[in-house]
Formats: sequence, C-alpha cells, structure tokens
Amino acid sequence: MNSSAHQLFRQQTIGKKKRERTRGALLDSAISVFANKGYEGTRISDITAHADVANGTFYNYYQDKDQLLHDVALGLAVEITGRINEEMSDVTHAPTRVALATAKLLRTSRKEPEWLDVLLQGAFIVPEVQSATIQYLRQDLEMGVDQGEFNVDIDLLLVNQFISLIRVAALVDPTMSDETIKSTCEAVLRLVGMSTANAKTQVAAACESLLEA
Amino acid sequence: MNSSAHQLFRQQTIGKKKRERTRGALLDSAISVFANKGYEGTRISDITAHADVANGTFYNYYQDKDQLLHDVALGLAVEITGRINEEMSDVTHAPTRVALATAKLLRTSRKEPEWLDVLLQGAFIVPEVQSATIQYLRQDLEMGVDQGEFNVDIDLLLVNQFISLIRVAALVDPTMSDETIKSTCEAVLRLVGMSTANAKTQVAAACESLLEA
DNA sequence: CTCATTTTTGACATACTCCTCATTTTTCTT
DNA sequence: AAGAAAAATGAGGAGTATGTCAAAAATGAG
Repeated sequence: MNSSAHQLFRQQTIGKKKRERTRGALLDSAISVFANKGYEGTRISDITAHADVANGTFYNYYQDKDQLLHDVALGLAVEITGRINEEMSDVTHAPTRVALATAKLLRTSRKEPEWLDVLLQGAFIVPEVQSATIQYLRQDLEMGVDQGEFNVDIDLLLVNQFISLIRVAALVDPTMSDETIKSTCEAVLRLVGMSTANAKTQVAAACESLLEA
Repeated sequence: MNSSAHQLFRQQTIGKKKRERTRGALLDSAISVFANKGYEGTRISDITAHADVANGTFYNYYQDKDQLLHDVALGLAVEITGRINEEMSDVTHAPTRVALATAKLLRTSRKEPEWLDVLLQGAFIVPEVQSATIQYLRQDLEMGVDQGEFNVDIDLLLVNQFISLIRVAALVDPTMSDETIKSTCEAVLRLVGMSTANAKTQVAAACESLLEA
C-alpha cells in the first residue's frame, strides 16, 4: 500500500523522531482512506494497511477513529486556510477576497481532491474543525458588510450556507472544472447579497489570473 | 420499541394484507432509525427491533439496507412533494412558488424532522430519489427565469446548491424556527439572482400566512 | 558500537453483524 | 372452524472489526 500522491504530514515530520514520522504516515493514510471510504465506512485496519504498519500500531497513537479525524481535519484546516490567507495578505477588497479564497480553495481541491473532502467531513463532525474553518470566512464576510458590498446578516446559518456551497461543488463536479469554480464563486457572492451581474464582474476580475473560461 | 410519532407508511397500509402492513412498519421504523443513527450507522437489527419484529423478518422484505433506503426515501419524496405541489396548484408567480415550497418543506421538517432528514440522506445516496426531488424544483426555477424574476443559469450545480441550503437549515437549527425558515427562503431567492431587498419582500408576501416574525 | 529505551508487531480473545433456514405461528379463504 | 398458504421466528454459522499485550525489532544517545 502507501500509494498516496500527497505527503502533507510526512513532509512535515521529515527529520523528526520515529514517533512523529509514523504519526505522519498514519495521518496521510487517513486522508486517503477517509476520502475514499468516508469516515463511517473506514476501518482502523484500512488505515494501518494503507500506512504499511501493523494493526496494533494505530493504538500507539490514537484511541479511536474520532481522534484521528480530529487531528487530520484540523491539520488540513490549518494548512489550507494558512496558505490561502498568506496569498491574499495584500487584498483588502472583501468581494475580491471572498471570490479569491473560494477559487483558491476549489483549485486546491482540483489538485488534491482528498484534502477538501476530508476537511469538510471533519468540519461537519468535529466542532473544533468547524470553528477553525469558519474563523477566516466570517472576518471577510463582515468586512464586506462594512464596505457596503455585501448586503446580508452574517450569522451561523449564513456561514454554513457558504460552506455548503463549497461542498456541493466538490460533490457535483469532482474534477472541479474552471466552470464549476466560477459558478460557485458567483453563487457565494449572490448568497451574500450581490447582484448576478456584479457577482460575475467581481469573479471575473478576481480570478482572471486563476481561471480560463 | 415502536414509539414513532409519525405513522406515514402504516397509515397507507391499514386494511391491506399482513404483508403490506409489516412492510409499512419496517418503513416507518426505518425513518426513525435512519434519522437518529444515520444510514451508515444503522444496523438491520436496529430497524427490526424498532418495528417489533424478529431479525429474520427483515429479509422477507428487503435484501439489504440500500433497498430499504430507496423505498423509504422515495416514498417520502412522493408524499412530501405531492402535498406541497397540491397546496400550490394555484400559484403561478415563480418567486412565490419557490419561497412557499421552501417554507412549506421546512415547516414539514419542524413537525416531522425525521422526514426531511431521511429524504435528504436518500437524495444524496439514491439517484432515483435525487431525480424525484429535483424534478419539481427545476420546473419552478425555469419558470422564474422565463418570468424575468430569476437571473441565473439553471443547471445541476444550481439545483444542488438549492438543496444544500435546505439541508443546512435542518443541520444548523433542528428546531427549525420561523427565523431559520425565513432566512433560508431569502437565501435561496438570492441564490437564484434576486436582490436582498426583493428577496425579503417576496418571502414576506409569500409566507405571511405561514410564519410570524 | 553498545544497549537501554522506544516502537512495532501480529496472533488472539472478544464482540458484532449479517444472513439463512427449519420450525412455529398466524392469516384468511372457503 | 378447518387447514392450506403465508408470514414470522430466532438460534446459529460465517465473516469481520476491535483492542490487547507479551515478545521482537528498531532506534538513537553516548
């Protein structure tokens, strides 16, 4: 086994002690297995097999699947939101930030479909992951209201509606075409109260370097 | 066991032969158990226990959980969309239809939270249930575009975005308050390209008899 | 290189869950 | 109410997952 394309957590643990390296292997394997079998459908033995370790090894690191999902999803949340925010540090226009963040997130999902899949599974199961995911989004949404660009009440429902639009994109089009990304960006801007025309314009401007179509 | 509040399928099978009555009991129990444990988390024995029948009885009716989910979710889809459409047969204004249908669906979910839960689980797992669910929705959306009220491309992505907003409402607020219903109705109208103000107006008009707030 | 410490191993006991089927019980037609 | 047909029963075999632990192997500090 052990045929993952990605190596997120193993990268992070190169050079560290054996304990951390094995943990990294388990985490990377968890991404692949959770993404392909779903959290519920995953057996501990699926993960250890994928990581090329013995069954009992799992229990040296985690007491159960829940703890593993927690670590995996939180790690992904930190990694992904960190990257995206870094790349947008100089963008202050809220609609541009929201469109860009959405497009970048979905582009990540094109390259590493498993990451977004597992992140979202975690966000719906582990409260701490949900908080981590919501945090940045909420800031940008409030910024948009302050700038007079978004016209909507920001509450937990809205934030979850936003996230669910991301999720649907991954579900309907796993290949994550530019078309799907663009449509989704426009949809989230409409959701926060921008007109169809305005949303189109903003997305085109914000994503011109990212997308074709 | 057998403590369901609802009795959808048992109602439908009163007076029929034993075979149909037992099937009705299994279907009703499936609603409760799927809703409370989730489809994946449900054991055949959970359903037979809830229905007060022996373990083996299940296999006189279904080969596996999938077939049961298919029947349950499709039955719910027919029942729910049928009721709602009937109640709206005289409404021809698309935004009103969409707002009303959404509000009515969510009100159903307040009274019978398990119904919507299981219907949506089915819609994401059983293609046939998805088709049945989408069918009416798509008509109303296209009507709205023709009437010049909705300003958006109608495609599979949009329809799924719509459904996911319904789903989020049930997830974020299981009690399904009037506030949640109203917010969700407004959100779906914004999603299809109406302005925030226009969406508010349409929802207020369409739902004045249904909701307070 | 040595060797105390850390980590891995995998067989196994325990516990489920699925599904079957010979037998018993119920249904309902006449 | 008889009795053939239909339905329900539930013990049990087959298969699978979990979590443990004593023994083996690998690690890495000195």
